[in-house]
Amino acid sequence: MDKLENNVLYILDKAFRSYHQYASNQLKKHGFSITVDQWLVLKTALENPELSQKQLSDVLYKDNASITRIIQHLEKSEYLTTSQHPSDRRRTILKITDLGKKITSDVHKIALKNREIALTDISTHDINTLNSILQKIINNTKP
Amino acid sequence: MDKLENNVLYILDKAFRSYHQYASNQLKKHGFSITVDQWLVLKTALENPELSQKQLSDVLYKDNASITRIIQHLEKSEYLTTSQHPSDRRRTILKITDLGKKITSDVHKIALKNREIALTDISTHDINTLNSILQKIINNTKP
DNA sequence: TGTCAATGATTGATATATCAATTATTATAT
DNA sequence: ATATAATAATTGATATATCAATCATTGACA
Repeated sequence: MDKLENNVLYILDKAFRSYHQYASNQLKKHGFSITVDQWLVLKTALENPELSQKQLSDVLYKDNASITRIIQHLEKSEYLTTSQHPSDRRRTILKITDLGKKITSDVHKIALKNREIALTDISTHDINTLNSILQKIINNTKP
Repeated sequence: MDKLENNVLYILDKAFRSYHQYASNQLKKHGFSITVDQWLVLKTALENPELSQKQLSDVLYKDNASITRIIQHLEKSEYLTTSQHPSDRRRTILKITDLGKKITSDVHKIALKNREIALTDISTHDINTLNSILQKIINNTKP
């Protein structure tokens, strides 16, 4: 029976966990009280102000319920405010506060450094290859 | 400010989530009541019977606390039994039951199919490349 | 040999993931 | 115009992730 360690998807699992743990530790080490996932949602909402929570969950491959709770945390931390969509009252409009914009930008600097560390000794060509292979895996497995 | 979607580590995050969700759905669709993470721990323990829970957490990039609770679930499901290590009573010895071996093997068949789907249209050469790049990321970010 | 540090495992608190069920609202079809 | 279906978001239950604190045991060493 195939060993686990020969399965590239198991290596993908470990690479994700290793990077995620590293990024999380760096945030803590620099004194930020926001999680990696909260930051991802915040930054995505900032870059795409028109997205509904449902659409956020789709692009981030997160559950609706997770998005709801992450947004509740972000609101409690005063990184965003929520209001009702004028033409579709089922939807929520997210407005990132100045504080939210500031932490998004501050954390972005850490994220850049994290990426640099994580990609040490990996060529631009290999990064492009990695990118396109990962994209294929996403397409092959998405609902 | 760099867009998120241009960051390969964000693509890695999404690829992991997409595959994990796919694998999880396949397990459920086939009627298994074990989670992907429980199966990973069970299979790793079966392939490496000498590992302590601490070592399991290291090789799987999981938290000690997560391993403890996953093992509690596996024991409750009667997929393994625990006993004290004879020469170091701090350690726990995990013994996979016949039922545990059976489900490990049964789920392995699904895992093979999942891998085939996930890696559709990705060449062996690219898989090797992916493997070595991911390994570099792991080495670059591990504690 | 007795003290103290290091290690393996567990537990509590909080955040996230997943699924199912629910609520509120909007869209569709006669 | 009304009944029904579809959609956006929330909530509850359970599993996992993370950190800190704790307990029991072993190791190191003066």
